Amino acid sequence: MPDSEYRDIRKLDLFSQMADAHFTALMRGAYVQNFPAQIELITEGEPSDFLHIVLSGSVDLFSAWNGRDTSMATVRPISTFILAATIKDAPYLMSARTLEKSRIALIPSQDVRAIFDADSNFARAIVTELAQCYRSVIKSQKDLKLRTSLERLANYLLRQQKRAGGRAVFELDFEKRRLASVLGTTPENLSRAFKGLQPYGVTVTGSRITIGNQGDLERFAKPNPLIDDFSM
Amino acid sequence: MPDSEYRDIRKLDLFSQMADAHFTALMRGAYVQNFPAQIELITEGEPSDFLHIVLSGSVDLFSAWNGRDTSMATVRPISTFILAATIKDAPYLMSARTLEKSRIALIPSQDVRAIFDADSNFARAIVTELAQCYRSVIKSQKDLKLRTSLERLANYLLRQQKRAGGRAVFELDFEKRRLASVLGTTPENLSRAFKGLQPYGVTVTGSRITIGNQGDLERFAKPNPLIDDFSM
DNA sequence: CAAATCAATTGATAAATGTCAAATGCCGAG
DNA sequence: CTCGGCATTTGACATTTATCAATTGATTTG
Repeated sequence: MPDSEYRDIRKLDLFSQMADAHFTALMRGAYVQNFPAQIELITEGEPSDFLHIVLSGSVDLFSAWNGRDTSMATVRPISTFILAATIKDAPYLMSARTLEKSRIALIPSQDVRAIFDADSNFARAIVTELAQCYRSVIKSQKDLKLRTSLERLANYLLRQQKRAGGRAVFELDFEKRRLASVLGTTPENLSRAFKGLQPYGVTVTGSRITIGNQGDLERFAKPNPLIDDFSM
Repeated sequence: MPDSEYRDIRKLDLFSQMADAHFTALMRGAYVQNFPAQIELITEGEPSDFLHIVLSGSVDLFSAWNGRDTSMATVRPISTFILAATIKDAPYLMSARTLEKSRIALIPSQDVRAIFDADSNFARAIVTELAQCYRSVIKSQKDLKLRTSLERLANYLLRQQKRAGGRAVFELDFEKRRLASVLGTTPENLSRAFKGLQPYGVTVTGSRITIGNQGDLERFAKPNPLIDDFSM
């Protein structure tokens, strides 16, 4: 593994406080691999052999049942995924596929569990990470249960605008059909939802969004930190 | 605190492995209180001052936005709730109210965080608990995004049947209007959904459910451990 | 560049879900 | 026991969302 990546991983909240020896031990069994776009990295139901870390690119976590499927979340560098399955030594609940060319580090789950038992700083970091993950899903569950698809889109746009720097014009960061799935709707309805936001000053050109009237959109969307602020 | 409750709490996975001194320290600051039904114990957005443990009765976790509200989960004895907020020292994401007369233990959050730093067995137990909570929410999210309300009800009935002992006749464990909210629908539609399951052999009399043809219902519901098995 | 491919949009329609109002049924207080 | 209150059910209707088919638009590839 290149030294720069080694250091990048070390800097993650999850690993930054652990003992050197333990981090080195973890990395010894780890390996890094490049994947092309649209590769299925893991499949739900399989045993969780590796903790994954996205070093570059991006990964879609999705799930299927009875012929349907849905995007659950997107993982961006640099962060881990399927930590809970690794810790519990339980099957993956979600599948994962690369959205673009991606570089992924793989750490054997049994190593993670072993070091977790030996290093209490690491254990503490895992707690913080899991608590964060848990709260994120709760927020997204509230978004789904309390809002219509139009409201979900409006709030998504406000969140994405913020992530992209806060300007009135910004880019969607993934395809509309995946956005539709993330928002729990269909591509057709997403398209109509964009139209439905025109009265609030939202203009769409391809993946470029313009928020013509911030106040109008916010009054409609009613963003709430207990749903939309993923940093807390 | 009565000795029997002290021991019941000690037996929880969360506390069973920690050092005696630490457990005693935690319990010193804790207190136990009886609440009548329908009391709001915590309100979303407030700072998380206490980790709560339901000793008897039951508690509804719910959330509101823009005049709507929804039931997120039910907490039954003996287990904790709002662990993630306590650990992160972040505001509650959900409100909680007693569903019936309930006995609740309250442990100051700062004590939990302090002991968490000092006792690595406790830290490990928290990891396991949080991983479990996380996976439960993911399952419930999959249920919501991948299934229609009829399918959610069918699978709910199968889960509840199992929890109640597996017989063909069993009782719903809470009011239908709350069940509707948990399932992400309205009381009116829940009522129609029960009718919609008649062709699969489901009969409803008040809160008594009869599953006339297990195979028919299961073929329709298509239960899946990665969504419906909350033990793994 | 042109053809092929795939995403996105649009229109028409169907299905699911929500809302409102009224009726029914259940349960506890007096 | 009877009444009143509340949960539940039902019916009619509105809204939202999904589905299907066709078209448009953008991008890739030979």
